[in-house]
Amino acid sequence: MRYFIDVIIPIPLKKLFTYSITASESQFLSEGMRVAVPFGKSKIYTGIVFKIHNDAPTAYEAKDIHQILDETPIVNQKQLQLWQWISSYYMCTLGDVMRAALPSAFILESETVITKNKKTIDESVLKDDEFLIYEALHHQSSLKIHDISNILDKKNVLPIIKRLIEKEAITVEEEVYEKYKPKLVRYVKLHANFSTESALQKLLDDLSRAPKQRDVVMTLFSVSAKTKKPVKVSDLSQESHASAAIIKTLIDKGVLEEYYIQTDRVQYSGDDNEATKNLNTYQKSALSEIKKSFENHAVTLLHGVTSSGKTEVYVKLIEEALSKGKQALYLLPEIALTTQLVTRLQNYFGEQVAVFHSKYSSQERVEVWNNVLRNSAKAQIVLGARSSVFLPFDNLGLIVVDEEHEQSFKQFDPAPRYHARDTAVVLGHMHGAKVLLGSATPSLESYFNAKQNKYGFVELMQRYNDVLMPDIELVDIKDKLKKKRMKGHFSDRLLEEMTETLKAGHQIILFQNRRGFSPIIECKTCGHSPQCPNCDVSLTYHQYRNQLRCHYCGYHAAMLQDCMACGSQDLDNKGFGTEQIEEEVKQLFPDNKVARMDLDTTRGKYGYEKIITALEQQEIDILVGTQMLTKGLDFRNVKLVGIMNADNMLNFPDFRAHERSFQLMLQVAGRAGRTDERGKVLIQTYNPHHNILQQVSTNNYVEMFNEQMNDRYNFKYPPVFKQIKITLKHKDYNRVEAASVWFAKSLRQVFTEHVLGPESPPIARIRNQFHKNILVKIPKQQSLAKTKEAIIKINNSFFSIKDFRSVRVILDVDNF
DNA sequence: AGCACGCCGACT
DNA sequence: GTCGGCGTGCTC
Repeated sequence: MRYFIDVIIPIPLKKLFTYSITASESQFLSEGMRVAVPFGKSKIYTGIVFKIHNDAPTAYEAKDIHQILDETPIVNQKQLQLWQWISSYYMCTLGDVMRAALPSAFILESETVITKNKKTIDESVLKDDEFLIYEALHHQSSLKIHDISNILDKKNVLPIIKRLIEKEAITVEEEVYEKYKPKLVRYVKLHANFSTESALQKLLDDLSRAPKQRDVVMTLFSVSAKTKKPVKVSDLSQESHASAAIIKTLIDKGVLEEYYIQTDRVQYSGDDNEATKNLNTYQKSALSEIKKSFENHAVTLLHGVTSSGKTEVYVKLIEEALSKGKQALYLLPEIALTTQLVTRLQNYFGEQVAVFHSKYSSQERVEVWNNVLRNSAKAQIVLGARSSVFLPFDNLGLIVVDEEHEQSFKQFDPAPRYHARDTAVVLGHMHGAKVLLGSATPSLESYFNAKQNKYGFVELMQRYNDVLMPDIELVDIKDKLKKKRMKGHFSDRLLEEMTETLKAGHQIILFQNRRGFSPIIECKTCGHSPQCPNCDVSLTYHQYRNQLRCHYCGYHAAMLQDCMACGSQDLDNKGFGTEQIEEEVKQLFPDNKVARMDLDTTRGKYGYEKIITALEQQEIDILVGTQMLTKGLDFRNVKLVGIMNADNMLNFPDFRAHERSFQLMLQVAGRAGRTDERGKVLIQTYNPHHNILQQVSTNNYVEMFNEQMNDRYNFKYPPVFKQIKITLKHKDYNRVEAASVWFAKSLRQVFTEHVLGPESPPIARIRNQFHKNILVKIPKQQSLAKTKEAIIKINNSFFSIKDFRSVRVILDVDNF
């Protein structure tokens, strides 16, 4: 009997690859272990064993594996199941999922190492650059491909290496390196020779003429007596003020003995755990409602206003899951994953909290992975961003998805283009775990699911300590402009409130959403911006054709000379960003400290933290920022929030622009007045009668929901319809054009009117690649699986056309 | 995705 | 005449 394994390779290829293994290897291997396998002519890749079987492939001879990399699986069965779900739902390969799921330190790749041949050769047969390399190998025993391209200052060095091999000057080998290196910490203890009282006495006598060394030994005693733990070299050195040299001397003398202990890079070093807080009446009833809801809904949506203390409710649920011996996953958007929150959870749960972050190094991630895999006490609760759904949980009892509406849960760029919230729901199902989605401004999808009774639903509408919701006032800047009451981008109302707030010693946040790529035409007189007749989105101005276009349906019209609404010729397409606001504030309030928080100012590792701390310490009076401000910050002293211009988000060309604006504005508003005093929010707009703004000012989620859902029905957008976006990319415009027309035509034969496009996105060319988008809308009753099958079939025929082969096709399921 | 093989333009 | 461009095809 022969044995084979099917292996997932981390490259975007549909197929699994079959390798031959020996009988004893088959005994040792199990699914989820890593193997190093030869792939292609020379490469060695890391693969995950997907299946072990005895069916010899017929069309080819399976290669042998290179090496087994694990003793036990690093990926469990539930994960493999989840990977399969992701790959089929999001239409990507298992290799794509593997790449995203595993910390990169787990994925080893071979590197070609070049060494000189032992026998000397006739150097005169070598050409210049060949000689250069041969020469370099005299000084260095081995070279990597990378080194060689550095030496020669060329990128394509493979032909030269090939010639050198032919001339028998060098040999090449593929080497695989383990990327993960356990962190070893150096400890010292007294050598066993001095364990007896007399030997020790003698030692101390001997050392009397070396006071520094004697001191070190004495310190070692006192430290180890105090902590009753092994003593780190670094601690000893610090405590005794002795240099590394002195300790080394003692080690060399055989007085001390050094040893190493493997340590985690990420460690919690807090004090004893705090008891979790008692909930107030509202939180208590929300908690019991959630528990009741979990009885018949595995997924429940918690709609809790900002500052209602949702986190405390989560904490209770987590506590309960842990007490049942289960793991808990707390998912939240990257930017909301603040030190504040981590500390808060660690105060309750201490070491049991593990954090999983994209900012973590690959090594740190491996450690969290291993802790979860071993179900270690250190990782009973994982607090993490979207990629933490990939951790090797075996025993999940609860998943919390906080800020459930956040767009950043969806991965857009490399495949798998998954949504962590939706993936979490599937993951929860696999574990029989309960899933709680929480938000102050739920996404329409989740709220819709709750209304359809697909999810359970619980509300928490009272703010903590009964603080009132902030008072939201709309300021009509069109009117202010007319009456000449604007100073730059500031209305007199905003300036008034700012002056007053500063006088009272409170802080101010100014919000300016700088998002948006193509400028939108906005009439300076009436604030009107042209809308697409087919979709509820604003038209975007495209300078290169002097056209107004709709990103979604392809509608376009010539650029207007004057405003459609009021006839004014004063059309403006200039946006304004945070820097400009910052400048203006500095001029208007020269005596106050102004800071800016956006992508540019939070670049460094602690850039974000620095600004937050400064604000907390009240070193900043006025903070200007982008949507970064909205996330989970809890500033006691911020009393005024100013939204500089609500219109640019409302006019964002996206079917969700209104929903997002609502969410964003309420989230920012939530930053105001989180303690006893009522906060104030001023929203500047050209269009104060806009329904969304009215709904924001009255905090009326339900009305917003109903109205937006109406649009979604009418225009066939999610959550009423599902959608798949197909993007085609190529450097040759005419080729994508032709390819996309062909693709859309084929799609239309199956899906008729539910195909939109092809359409050039607002940014038609990115990195020299022209893009074309096609949107397939899928009615609820249409089978998603069949739809995907049809798309895959069309995609396959597409690639059999040789003109289209070089066109990249990206499938994005639920591209929102 | 990489990487090799193979066939046409701009340099020694 | 070669170097190197990228089209095409394959990877167990």
